[in-house]
Amino acid sequence: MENREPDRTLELLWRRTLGTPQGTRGPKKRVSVDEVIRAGVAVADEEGLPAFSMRKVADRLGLKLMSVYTYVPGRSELIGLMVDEVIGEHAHPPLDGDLRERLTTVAFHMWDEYHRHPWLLQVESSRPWIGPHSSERYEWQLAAIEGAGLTDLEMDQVVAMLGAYTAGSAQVSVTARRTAEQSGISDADWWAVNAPVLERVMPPGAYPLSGRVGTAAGQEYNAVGDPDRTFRFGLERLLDGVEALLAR
Amino acid sequence: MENREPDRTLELLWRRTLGTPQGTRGPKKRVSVDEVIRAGVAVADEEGLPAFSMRKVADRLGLKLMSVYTYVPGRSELIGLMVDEVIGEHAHPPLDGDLRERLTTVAFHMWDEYHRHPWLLQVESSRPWIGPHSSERYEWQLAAIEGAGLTDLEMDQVVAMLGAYTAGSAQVSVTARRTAEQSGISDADWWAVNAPVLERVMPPGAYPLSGRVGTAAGQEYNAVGDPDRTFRFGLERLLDGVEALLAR
DNA sequence: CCTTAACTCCGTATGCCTTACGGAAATTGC
DNA sequence: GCAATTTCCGTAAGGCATACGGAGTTAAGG
Repeated sequence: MENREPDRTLELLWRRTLGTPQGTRGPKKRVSVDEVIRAGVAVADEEGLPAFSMRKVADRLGLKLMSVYTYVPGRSELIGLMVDEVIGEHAHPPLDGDLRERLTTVAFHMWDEYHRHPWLLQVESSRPWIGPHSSERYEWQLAAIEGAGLTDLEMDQVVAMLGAYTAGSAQVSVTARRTAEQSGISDADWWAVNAPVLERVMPPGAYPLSGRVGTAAGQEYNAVGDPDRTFRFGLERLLDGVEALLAR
Repeated sequence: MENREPDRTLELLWRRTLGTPQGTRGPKKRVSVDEVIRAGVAVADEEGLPAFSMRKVADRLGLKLMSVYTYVPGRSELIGLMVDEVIGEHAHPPLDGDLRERLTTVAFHMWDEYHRHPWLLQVESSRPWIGPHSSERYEWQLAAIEGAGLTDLEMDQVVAMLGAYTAGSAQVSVTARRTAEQSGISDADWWAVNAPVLERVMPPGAYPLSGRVGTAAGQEYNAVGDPDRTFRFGLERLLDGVEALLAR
């Protein structure tokens, strides 16, 4: 939450471009910063951010708890490093085709990323760290929309809109997936338990539209929802809106 | 995280419509479930969800820690009750005007709600509780779009899109506000500290578009960003997209 | 070669957190 | 007046981040 030792953390973030001038005294390091970060990513991938702890990172590295603090200033800084790490994990795909295709590429790249690393959605950095990969991400997003005839301000706003929509949609999708996996209770089971109580509790006819639409959606999806399909639908509408802006 | 005692929690959620048949033996309750929930909301409003603890709720009520557990099953269930509470806090505004105005009303209602209770964005309910106010919310959202000529499925998808975009945008806005308030470090201060390091660290000319667009946006906003304005911009695009769907 | 500075590793302690368990005391139904 | 029920809460177990300081390791500098 706090931003402790900003200089040191920035140096860690940019350790690749910055030639890290190391004092070489003292015992050899048993691991590297990269290994610490990768171990952190592994823990977060497997257990999510709430269960992510410095002890688990240490265990995975064969270190004792407090040794981890010689590599990174603390938990929240390590998470910041993990974020930039996974943003750089997959190269940004080339931006081909027209504007619509390019923005679709951008949106799905982030969509997939959120599904590979759902804990990204749980990170609440008070002040997000500026790392090499997050910088490159923004540049790439702008490149997708450069030359379409928008002002610089509009370009920034379109990128923000796409990011907000994708994150909000991924939140729903990822939560649904996590629930299905970890609780071991399927949608059907859950409804079987809750429906009797809800029928007893809901005033009959109180929610007519919800009943009609919920039934239609449920039949079409064969489930309570279909986050992927819903994301695609909204993305098409959103891109229609961007094209309307260009046609003005 | 877990959904303990689903029946009991559902009964608590629907306590208003359900006449709670109470056994009256034993010592008098010193507070009510509503007071517990309101105390929880107050704590979360002031300190955010990570700092939200059962002990602070107890202190605020003049109870000792463990007594709170006689009112609600546990922390996560209390948070579920708090969510439905704040959704019902302000009546849903009437839906006047054309489709565009009605959807704008819906979006801004949720936008304001997220700013009143930023912790809503930090809630990660594995399986969201179905309460009276969240049920009414969905019904109201559907009413905003009913009669526009969309299929039931499309209605559900438009509501989902609006919710995802609003939540994603509010996440940015609320994070920016929290950072400014709690860290005591302004945008300007933060840049003053970080700019030297970043200049040393970023390959010059590596991010040409980011530089150009970031400068333009910074001058226009007089800040790093203007979440409110960005939200409005994206909302207009999104609504253009919905109207394009209707005109098909 | 030897001193010493710098560095890693980590034990310990502090102070948070949730929640299981069980006891004491209060209140009412019978 | 007795028993069933319920509230309040003390205690303890098991988790967490991290401040602090000590022990031992390595290389630089004299």
